[in-house]
Amino acid sequence: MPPVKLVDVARAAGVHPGTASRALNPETAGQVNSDTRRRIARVAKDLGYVPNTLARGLRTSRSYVVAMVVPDITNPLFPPMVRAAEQVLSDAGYTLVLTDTDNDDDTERRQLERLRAGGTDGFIMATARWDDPQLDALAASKVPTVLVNRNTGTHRLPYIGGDERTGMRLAVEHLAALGHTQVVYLSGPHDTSTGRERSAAFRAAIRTLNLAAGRNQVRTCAAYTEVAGAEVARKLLASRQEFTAIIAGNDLIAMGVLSVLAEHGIKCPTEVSVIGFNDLTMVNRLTPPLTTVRLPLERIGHLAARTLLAELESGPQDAGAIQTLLGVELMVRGTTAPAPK
Amino acid sequence: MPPVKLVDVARAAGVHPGTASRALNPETAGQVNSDTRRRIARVAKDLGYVPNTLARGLRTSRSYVVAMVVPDITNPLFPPMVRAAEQVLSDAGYTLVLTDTDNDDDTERRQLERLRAGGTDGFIMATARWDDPQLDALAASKVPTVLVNRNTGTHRLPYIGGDERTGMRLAVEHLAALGHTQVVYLSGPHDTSTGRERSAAFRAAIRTLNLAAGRNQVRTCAAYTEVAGAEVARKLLASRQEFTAIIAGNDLIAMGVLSVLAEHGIKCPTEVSVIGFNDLTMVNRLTPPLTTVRLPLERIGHLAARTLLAELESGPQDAGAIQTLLGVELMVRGTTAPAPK
DNA sequence: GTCGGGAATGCGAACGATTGCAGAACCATG
DNA sequence: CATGGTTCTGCAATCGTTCGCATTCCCGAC
Repeated sequence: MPPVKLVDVARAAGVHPGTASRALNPETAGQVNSDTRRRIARVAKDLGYVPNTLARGLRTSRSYVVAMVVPDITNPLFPPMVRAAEQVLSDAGYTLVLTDTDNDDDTERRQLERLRAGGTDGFIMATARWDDPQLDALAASKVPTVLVNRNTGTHRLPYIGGDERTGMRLAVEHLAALGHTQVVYLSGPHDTSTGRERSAAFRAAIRTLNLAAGRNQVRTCAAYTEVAGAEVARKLLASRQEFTAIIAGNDLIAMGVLSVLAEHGIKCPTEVSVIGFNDLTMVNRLTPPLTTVRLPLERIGHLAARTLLAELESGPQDAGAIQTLLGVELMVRGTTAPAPK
Repeated sequence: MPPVKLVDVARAAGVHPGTASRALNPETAGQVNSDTRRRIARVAKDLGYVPNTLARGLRTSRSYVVAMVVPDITNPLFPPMVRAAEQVLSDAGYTLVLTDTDNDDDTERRQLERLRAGGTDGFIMATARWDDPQLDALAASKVPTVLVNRNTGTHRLPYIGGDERTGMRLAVEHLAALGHTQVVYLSGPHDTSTGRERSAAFRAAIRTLNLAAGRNQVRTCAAYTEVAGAEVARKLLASRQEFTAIIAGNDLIAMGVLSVLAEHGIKCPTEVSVIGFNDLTMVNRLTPPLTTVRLPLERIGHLAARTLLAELESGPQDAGAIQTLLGVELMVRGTTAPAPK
């Protein structure tokens, strides 16, 4: 049984397809007599009519498809954002296609190409590098695009993220209040905005609070992963630099740190305090549970989708790209304690 | 600058659009003289022609879109499968759209409707209920569909999953070998295949191994969640039933169990052993790390995508739906120990 | 020289919806 | 009753490709 199309509805309702189209489209429903409109609506429902998106898209050159590009969906950071975005978009009649670039630039390029050719209406990008030609191209092509989680250096596209700066300040203040003066920051890579901004915020915070601010106060990890974190943690220990607390660029790095500390028989939190970033699911179940800065992932996903929708429906918003920073929260748990004497 | 279309290519190459279409389509390229074909290909490339997927889809009623439907992408069980499937599909030129049903039947129905109307070529469903009218409808509609993770009672569609039965046997044997005789199974809900099959496998296993097999040996949780697990665990403790080991329907239920045990001051694993199912990321980082049955999630995702592709390219495979069970592995970690005397 | 038979290409109708434009129907007013 | 103005609906073109069918062309065989 072939699917019922607009013509069928029109015939059944005794009107012209054009009229049926107008009646069923909220945008143009005003143009048709409310009686006929109701009749058409009834018939459409009875027949179980669902408009063919392809045909509509062909005519209107809109696909009602939004793509979300993430570096690795396996990273627990992303599912909540994806989920939230999907809900908003789907409520608005859009379909979300997900692509996982596997952290690979070439893959990303290919994917983007294909998606753009397919008439994707808009993009939510979670893969931004600080300096990202792909994104410049996207921005230039006028396809509505929203950045989440990571920003670009140029700030040329709307961005939704957590308030990194405040998060870092809260973390450092918490440690300072516990009496720590030697705090080391294990930063994420500097080709991401989070890497750069958290580092800058850290430096600002330790200066403000008059904590030790040596040259080695910030150390950079090669990636936002557990092994990269562990590696730098080992170097840190080997360097014999003095410290009583570590802030990690994200929770994965923090986990690397924790395992290296355990390896060396160093007690957390009594000897060394550790703070992470992101509040991944489950880090509250570690022993001890990780103190970390929680980012409002669902809200970011929601807002990103909303922002994109706004642009899709009514063209570029305001002047210039909007940078939205959502409030973060320090989750004080078991990995922070007063500084040892 | 409007995108270049087939007509433009055709004009530039001095041929009819139809010819250009044939030349560019590998399927039909044989029908056109190899000289002209090369010329057309050149022109197309020079002009940067990319076919309009919508128009093509409208005509051929193929969208090169595959939808993956999951109950909750936030559940760490799914990202690895999604990721694996996405890779395979994308390599084959397909696009993966992800929809999260939020465990809601109505949402799922609506989503499916929309996707089908949009001409989705195939489905990978991870939301199957044991008795699932949606899926019967899908099966009846002849849209290629593959089930993962959960099966339906009718086995009418291809299914890729872990070998539940063996996994359960391994778990029970492990406990038996440690001297446990009173093992309780906290099952997931019985409207899912995993719920039913793991329960059945559990019963079979304890009978085979001559363990205690009372009426209350299996208790059913309302959902595959931590709170549902905790709830039943509390009831179990209140019942004063004797047991020295618990197998949980999945890792989340196991975590609920663990926290209730801790609440009651019962030591795991010395007093009670616990085994989970799925081996979610991070459960190896709990204290103690969870002994659990690992499902080959990536392989499931891969194979599901491959199976679907095969059906998409060459119609229904073999006779009847293929049920594929992939090998599982018992990850022995810290939550199991010899039975207390 | 005609004819049969491929091979290669052109032609034009789909696919299913949207939409500018025109015409019909209707009402009220002068 | 004619006129002007709304309001509603019908008509047909259009979006960019694909594909069945018809046509043309060319070669070799009788």
